[in-house]
Amino acid sequence: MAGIKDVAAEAGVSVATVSRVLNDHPSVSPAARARVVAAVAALDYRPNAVARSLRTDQTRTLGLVISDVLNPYFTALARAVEEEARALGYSVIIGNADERPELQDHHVRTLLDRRIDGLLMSPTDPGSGLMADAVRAGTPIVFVDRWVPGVEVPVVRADGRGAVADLVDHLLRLGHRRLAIIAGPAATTTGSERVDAFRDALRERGVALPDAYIGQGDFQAESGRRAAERFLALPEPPDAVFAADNLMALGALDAIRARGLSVPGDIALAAFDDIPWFVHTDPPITAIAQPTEELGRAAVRALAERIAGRVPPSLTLPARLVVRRSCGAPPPADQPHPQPIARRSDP
Amino acid sequence: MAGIKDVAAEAGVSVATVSRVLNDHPSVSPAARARVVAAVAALDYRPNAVARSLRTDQTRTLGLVISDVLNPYFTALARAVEEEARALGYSVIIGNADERPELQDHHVRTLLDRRIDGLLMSPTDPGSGLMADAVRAGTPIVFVDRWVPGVEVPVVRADGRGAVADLVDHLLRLGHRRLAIIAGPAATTTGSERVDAFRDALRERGVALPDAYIGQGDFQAESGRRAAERFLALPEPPDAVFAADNLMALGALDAIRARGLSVPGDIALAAFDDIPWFVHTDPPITAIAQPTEELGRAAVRALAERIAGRVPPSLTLPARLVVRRSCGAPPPADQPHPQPIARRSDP
DNA sequence: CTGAAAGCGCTTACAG
DNA sequence: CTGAAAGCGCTTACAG
Repeated sequence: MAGIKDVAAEAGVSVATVSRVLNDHPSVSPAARARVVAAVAALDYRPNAVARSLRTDQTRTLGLVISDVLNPYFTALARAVEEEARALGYSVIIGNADERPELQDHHVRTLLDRRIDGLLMSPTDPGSGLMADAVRAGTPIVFVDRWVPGVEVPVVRADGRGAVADLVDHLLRLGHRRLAIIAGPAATTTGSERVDAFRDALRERGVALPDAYIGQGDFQAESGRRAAERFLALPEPPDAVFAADNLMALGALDAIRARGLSVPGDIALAAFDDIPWFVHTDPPITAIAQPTEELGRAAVRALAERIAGRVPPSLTLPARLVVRRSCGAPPPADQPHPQPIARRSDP
Repeated sequence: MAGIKDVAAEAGVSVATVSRVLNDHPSVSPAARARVVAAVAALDYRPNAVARSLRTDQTRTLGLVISDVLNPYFTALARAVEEEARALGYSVIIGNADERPELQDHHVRTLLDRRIDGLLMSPTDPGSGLMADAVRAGTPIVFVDRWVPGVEVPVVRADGRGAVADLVDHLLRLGHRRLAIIAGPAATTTGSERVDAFRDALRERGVALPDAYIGQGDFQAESGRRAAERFLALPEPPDAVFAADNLMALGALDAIRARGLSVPGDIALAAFDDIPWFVHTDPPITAIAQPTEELGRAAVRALAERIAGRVPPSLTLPARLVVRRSCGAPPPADQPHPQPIARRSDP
């Protein structure tokens, strides 16, 4: 593979001059520039990004550590992140933590070793202190979606409190009274916040949330299934279940169906996170939709700010309730196709 | 951030010795090793992977270019790839081509510039010759799922011919006679192969496949919707539609529903690629399942072979038909939950 | 077993 | 405008 020396030789200039035209440095004569450009084309030369990074101390690379690539929410987030990053001239390396703290640590460490310019994290876990160390060492970091209390880093996330309250109203209006929730891991902010929001909304409306109606999940389908099975085995099972993410909703639906029960006839079901498939499940599932794409883009912009040495503020965008039929309501009359299906943001 | 020199100073040895213990070189005295280990811990030293890569000319990084991250099939593939790669000591950088040739080129160029050790591709497009150039230049490459004819590279993929024939039999047995297909882009191998397999299976069974029954899609939901709308507007619409991927099936389902028609009552629907949600759509969708995880792992192993200078053979694994209710058949009696839902492969 | 030194492929003051 | 040279943080023959 041709190196900068080959190009210099071919163009009859020094490597310094080649480097200057490569980096659009102004002080290069038109003649020299032309010869270099021709040599680059002739040799099909491509600068070695590794060498360049070592010299300039920047990799033009961002790290993104997400909790689960198989979750459509994170996949949509990752896509938006990559798009905005590309627009700003960055590549992004995704690390999939699979909701496993050790794997998360592995990825953070690897990313740091590779000297990424900045790190975007949706932490699975408060972690081993690795993140705190990185912050202290000056690595630009911003949290997206989930965050770690106590780690002083900007966070870009959705606020689901309003939407959760809307959901509770919706459920009560439809006559449900025994409302249960399948929570995410308490170690994650989204795990605890969603339960808190649900519990608070219930209390404000004079409804209790017994412990037996709080299922402990881990944001994976299998845990949703188990939690739902436990609910259904109760002497007095809930008449509505709210799953704190889409995968646990999938598992719950599976468990309910396996028991021969129907949604929403026997039990209502709703989920946090909206995904295209919810339009076509049986029945279509009422969900709380996050502004995922905006979150991803805003997080990248905030990280770019941090890299530039500025201190971007945290940002919270509202989530919203999308009513479908899984809680018993007829779909709103003005929505012939309840929700637009997966559409690209570009043509 | 501490460098190797700081460690050397702290341990009272040369950087060469530090490097040796870092790389587990045998000829280091136990005493020196101990001092270095202590210094590394004291300074919280982590070797700079960029510098190491420049020196050793290997990045221990694999590139993976997929066609669409929002497609659960590719997301599952990417996860398997990352897992196997990690087991072999590699990181993987994913590039999402979004089914756009220019984006695909952008990613392979970026990956090449970063001097990845090898490239795994599921090409969106035969491409601009970039891949052929890379092969000629000696970059280890292997194709997964899709490939480019004429580019001499090992390919790891699934063979759907048998499963497609099984599907056609299934459809005919249920009384469907006007079978249509929503194809992927003809520029992709999976786009053309699936139509060919379908057409051949029909011909062998004496059934014609009129041009009007071949919808042209692009593997995106929206194109599936449009193709289905066109089918339904035909004087004699098909009574069964086979979508060549899961996203187009989603779009088709949307279009059929919007028209007030029912599946399978009015029209049967099947898809290539099985995903967890198909169990819970209304109705559950009959699909052709690929051994996705095996494909991802096998592809990484093949790439590692190539990197090691060997020439791994291409590999083709069979896909299989998973019957559910979208074509009109009752679910097999021995399958209470038709398919296991999304389960992790690890505990 | 150990260290001094060269070198990976670039960029960038510095001098001219 | 241009080039010689230093240096980014490592690894690895080479000599001892």
